[in-house]
Parts: sequence; structure tokens; C-alpha cells
Amino acid sequence: MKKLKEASTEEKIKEAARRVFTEKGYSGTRTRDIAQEAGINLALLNYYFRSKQKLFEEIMLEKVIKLFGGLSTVFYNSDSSLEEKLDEVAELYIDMLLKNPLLPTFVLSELAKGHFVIEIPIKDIISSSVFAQQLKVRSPHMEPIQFIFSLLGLLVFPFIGKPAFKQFGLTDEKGFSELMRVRRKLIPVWAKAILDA
Amino acid sequence: MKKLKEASTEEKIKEAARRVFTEKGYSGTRTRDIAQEAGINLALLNYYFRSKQKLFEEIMLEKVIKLFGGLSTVFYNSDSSLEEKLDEVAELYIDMLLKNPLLPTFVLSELAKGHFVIEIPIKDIISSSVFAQQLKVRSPHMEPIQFIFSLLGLLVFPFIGKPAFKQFGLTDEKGFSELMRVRRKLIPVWAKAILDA
DNA sequence: TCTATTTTTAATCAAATGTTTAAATCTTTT
DNA sequence: AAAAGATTTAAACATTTGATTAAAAATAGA
Repeated sequence: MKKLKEASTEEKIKEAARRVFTEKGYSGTRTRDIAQEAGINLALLNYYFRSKQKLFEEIMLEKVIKLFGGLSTVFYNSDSSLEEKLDEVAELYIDMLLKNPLLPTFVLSELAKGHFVIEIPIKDIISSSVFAQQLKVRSPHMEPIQFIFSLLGLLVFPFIGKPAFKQFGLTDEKGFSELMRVRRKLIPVWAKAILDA
Repeated sequence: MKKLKEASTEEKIKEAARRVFTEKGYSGTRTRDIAQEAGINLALLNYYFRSKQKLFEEIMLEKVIKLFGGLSTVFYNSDSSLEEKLDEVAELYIDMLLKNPLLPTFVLSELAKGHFVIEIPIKDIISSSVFAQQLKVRSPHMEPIQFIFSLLGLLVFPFIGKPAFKQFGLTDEKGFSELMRVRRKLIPVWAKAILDA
């Protein structure tokens, strides 16, 4: 029968894998890095997860949900107005990204490289959402996909660009966090301005 | 003395390296992939470029300039208004990104991983630009960095997210290009709305 | 043409890497 | 406590990978 320690070792490996994969990507990660970071014997990684690829897929699924899962929660809220949803999305994303700044670059870059295949019919999820209905009423001229690109661009892009902007001397770590906290309040205003444009 | 063919072989390797590095990233790229893609013997890569890292740095520098270099050209144009600069930037970026859709994810993800160190004082370049002056006059309340984050987010993010959005069924290749061509005209309008918000 | 130089090739090297094995250790069950 | 099962360990394996070497081929200069 399973002993208590098992879950703990498995979780230690996953925790280390989250950090190393997120920082170095799939190809840049060595299974030995994960083992060392987790403080476990290398063979345990294969004992618990069979292969690097399988472990990666578990982590990646978590991360994709973390990056995009929040959207549907907000979009399907039938108790809030469109304007309130913009506030909620901005707060949700900025707070989450301040805690997980490497998340977007990791997920989007790995998806681009095809190391992970996921099939979520987000198009249908969005088009049948309360958000889509409200958007159609308020700004019938606005293509929903264009607006979602814009909203996510405003929210997520600064985190993707941060390492570049830091190297360019445009911002430092402390200044960036402060900029993002200010931004959380500005983006809903800007998004509304875009809807009215 | 150098013979004519030399430049050609060297350029074949660089051309292949551009493709493979951009598609798979530094860690995901095997020198053998580049050699095969270039149709040359593996040893020639080291003969011409000494190492994978050195070859990568040459390509990366090109790509960073390609991604960000256009900005300063537009920002320092003293013959155009701020509004015209927004049009120029949108056209410049959308056209370039439609031809190089993998560029932003590649550059920003490699910069995030620290595989490449570059020192360009872009902060100073921006703050002393005509663009910065015009922005200060037109929208003194707008922090320039916030606006640049927004402008680049609107322009660049859709290309970074494309592989994800394709997997999610939000768009296909043809639909995406059309969306981006429409977007090229919309972003200047939206950017002005943000400045007036 | 003959020689020196540059370019190209096939083979090889040493280190790194994902995974497996077999034995040892620990835990649970009886 | 003994047996059975689960977990952990050290060592090893087979490939892959970036790089080098030494010889061959091509080119340029005399």
C-alpha cells in the first residue's frame, strides 16, 4: 500500500519541475536539474512520472489552466456588467502575473514550439459567454476576438517583454511592479475607451 | 585569400540558423539540424562560427534589432505628428510581423532565459525622442512607458499568442492574417482613444 | 603548372542526457 | 517478528550532442 511519504516525494518533484521548466523551458531543462532542485535521486523522477515528457505534460496542463482558466470564470459571471468584468479581469491577471511573471512567456513559447498539444474549444466557450452577449450589446461594431487580443495584450504583454525592457534599462524590478499596480487601474479605463472608439 | 564561395557557405549557415533557432530556440536547436538545413557538413559550422553560442549571438543580435530597431526610426521622425507616428508604427509592425510571426516569441523568450545579453540604452533613446516630446505635449498625464507597453501589447501580443489561439480554435492561419490587416487600421484609433482616456 | 592557402569531408572524441537496472532500505501487513 | 510490498539509491547504459582532427579537395597566387 502507498505510504505517506510517496505523495510528498511526488509533490517535491512536481514543485521542482514547475520552477525549472518555467525558467528554462522544456528543451533547456535537464532531468538532473529537476532532481537536484527537488533534492531527490534522479531515478525517482522516472519512477513517479515515467519520463521527462510525461512530467512536462502534467506541469504544462496546470500552467495553461493557470494562464487562461481565469478568463472563463469572469466571462461567465452573470451578476456583473461588462465594465465590472473588465475590472475583474484586470485585477485577476495583474495579481496573478505579479506572482507568476514567467508564466506567459513559458506557456506561449512552449505552445509555439509544439511541445504540448491541448484541445480546448475556447472559441465556443467565449462566444456563448455572458461577456460576449454584453459586448455585442454595448459595442456591436467590435469583433470579440480583436477585443480579447487587445485586452490580453494590455494585460499580459508587459510581463512577456519585461526581461527585454529590463535589459534595455527601461525598468527595474521594483519599478516594474509599481508600474503594473498602476496599470491594473488604468487598463479597464483604456479598454472602455477602446470600446467607445 | 577568401574565395567567392566562402561568403555563400557562411550565409547558407546563417540562413539555416535563423530558421532553426527561431523555430526551436537556443536549447532546442541541434547544430546538426542547422547543418542539415543548410546542406553543409557539420564541421563547417564550427569552422565559420567557432561555436553554437557564437552563431546564436550573431543571429540573436539581428533579431533584436529587427524587433525593436524600427521603433527609433519612427520615434525620431521630426516631420510627422504623434498621430502619424502611431499610423507608421502600426503599419511597420503589422507588416513586419506578418512576415516574421515567430520573431517576438523567439526574441522575448530567449532574452527571458538569459541566453543573450545586450546593452542598448533604449530608455534614453526613447526619452530624448521626438515621440516623447510630442506625447508630453499631447497627453501630459500619460506615463510614456505605460503607453509604449500598451502600444506594443496591442501590436505584438496577438502574434505571441497565435499558436495558443490556433490550438484553442479561436483562429486559423488565414483568418489570423486577415484579423491582423484589419487590426493595423484599428490600433492607431485605439491608441488615440487611450491617450484621450 | 606548381605551390600555398582555403575550404570541405568523414571520422572521432569527450561530455551530457534520458532512462533503466538491480540491490538496498524503509513501510505495511499479518 | 517475518514476509511482502513500496520506495530509494548508486551505478550503468545507450544515445545524443557540440566540438575537434587529420586528411582530401578546391581555389588562388606565382
